[in-house]
Amino acid sequence: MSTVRCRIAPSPSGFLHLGTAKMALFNHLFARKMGGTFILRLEDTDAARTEEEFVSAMCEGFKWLGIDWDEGPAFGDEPEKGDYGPYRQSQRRDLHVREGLRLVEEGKAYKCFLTREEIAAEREAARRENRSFHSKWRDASPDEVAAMGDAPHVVRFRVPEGATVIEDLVQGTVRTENREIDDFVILKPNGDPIFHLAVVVDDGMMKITHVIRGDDHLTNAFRHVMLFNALGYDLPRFAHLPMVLDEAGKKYSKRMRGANVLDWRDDGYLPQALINYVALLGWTPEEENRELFTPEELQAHFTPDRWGKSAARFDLKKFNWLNGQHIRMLSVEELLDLVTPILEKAGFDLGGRSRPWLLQLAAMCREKLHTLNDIVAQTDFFFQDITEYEEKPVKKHWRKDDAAERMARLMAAMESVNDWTHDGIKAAYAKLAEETGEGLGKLVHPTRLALTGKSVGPGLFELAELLGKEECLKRMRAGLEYVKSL
RNA sequence: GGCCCUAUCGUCUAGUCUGGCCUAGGACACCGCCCUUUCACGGCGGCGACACGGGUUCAAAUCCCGUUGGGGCUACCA
Repeated sequence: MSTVRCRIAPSPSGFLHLGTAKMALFNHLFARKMGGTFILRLEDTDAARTEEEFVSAMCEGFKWLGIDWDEGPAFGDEPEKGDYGPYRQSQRRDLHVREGLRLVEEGKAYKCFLTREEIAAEREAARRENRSFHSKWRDASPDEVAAMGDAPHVVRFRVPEGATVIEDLVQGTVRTENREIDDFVILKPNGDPIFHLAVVVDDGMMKITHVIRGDDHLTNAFRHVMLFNALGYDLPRFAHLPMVLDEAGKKYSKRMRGANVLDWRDDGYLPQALINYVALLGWTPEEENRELFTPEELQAHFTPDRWGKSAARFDLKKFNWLNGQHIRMLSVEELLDLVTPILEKAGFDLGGRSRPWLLQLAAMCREKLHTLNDIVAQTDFFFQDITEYEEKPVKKHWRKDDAAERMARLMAAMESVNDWTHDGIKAAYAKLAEETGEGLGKLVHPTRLALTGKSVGPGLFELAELLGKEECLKRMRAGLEYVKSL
């Protein structure tokens, strides 16, 4: 058996779409699992929509996700590689045209001189009579064709008699009567190839063995199979995967946030989490009840069967959870490196902070993050003064008759701490709790409010240690003043 | 309109091919309890689905037919 060759063939019209990323991932995983070759081909035939800027944006998307390819064009800052080039469809036009014309010579396609008006009329008639479109040029004699000379025309594929059957790896056996399919155009009046011809010529000449793509191409596959046969290429296996839907169950619109995979990077998600989540949207692991996979594990466990056939919605809640799981698998060092630019972007001055201090900061947040960006709300009080206190905890902890008194006691306890560490501070608080007979919570909450302005955040004692004794006392003093003013 | 694909908890899904082990399993979300200085994490429990209607069968989520919902294709787009 020949070794597996599969491909992703995106149209570089702006950025790497989430749906394209899913198809790329499944192709990539499949190729890796089967020890095959994964090919990247740019379908940039629509020259008007293709700009180099778009190409490199798309390349960035692939790289962020960690999807690498064995053969492909010069792409972003990647050089061209592979022996089946060129890998840009626009550079293969001569090949497409040559093969299209070959079909005409072999009688498998024909020149059609129908005018726009004639086409419209025939189309309407066909629809009315519930039959497929028919061009009178299909049966024209060589003399009739010759008589037309160079008059404007398209080249249509002569759809053969019979039926076409696809043994789809995902959808199973799919069949259609060929009479359902019109003689479709393969070469435009200006000589340009049409998509269907171009993909088949490219897939055929690149010796693609497995065409794994979105199920929006399922019915196109009938045309493709006929073209493969007419051109005499080896027929690849097909796998038409369901597409990714948004949370409303609609097609994931280009304009929606998240359509661009790099949106997720900007929103604080990890590429390995996105890969993991998207893989789960259409694939179930053999190992039941397992969902968490690193990219390496995914490759090891990926099974070419067990592909779902119905469309799946992108559920942000679940993705948030999964992203949190992946964040927890990061080392503190890795997390800090990822989070540093985010903190800087938030305007926090990290200049004076030591590496150990920052590592502690990252460590205390790791278990609490769903996205990397959550770090900002978790740690902002370290980098800026408290300008206001959350209303709810103020009401709960400070609008009490004994609040001021308690705050004063807490300050005194703090002041007495010599060993300003998590343990040292905690010990002082525990001691105070014991003396006054109050629960530790009664002491912790008002303190947290003074130090952070909020009711939620990292553990109080570790946070206090990082903040420093002096700063803590300063904030306690300010808190006490505030309590008195109530 | 025609053709093709699809349909299990709110969401992602296991189970469907090879009918009985399914009074339908897991995950996210939600609710409750526990752990706990808060949140989060973790543990325990709860809520919650075989789209509908006909068959076939001793027996159907599983097989067949129909209906309905969703998606796609039907271009001188890709």
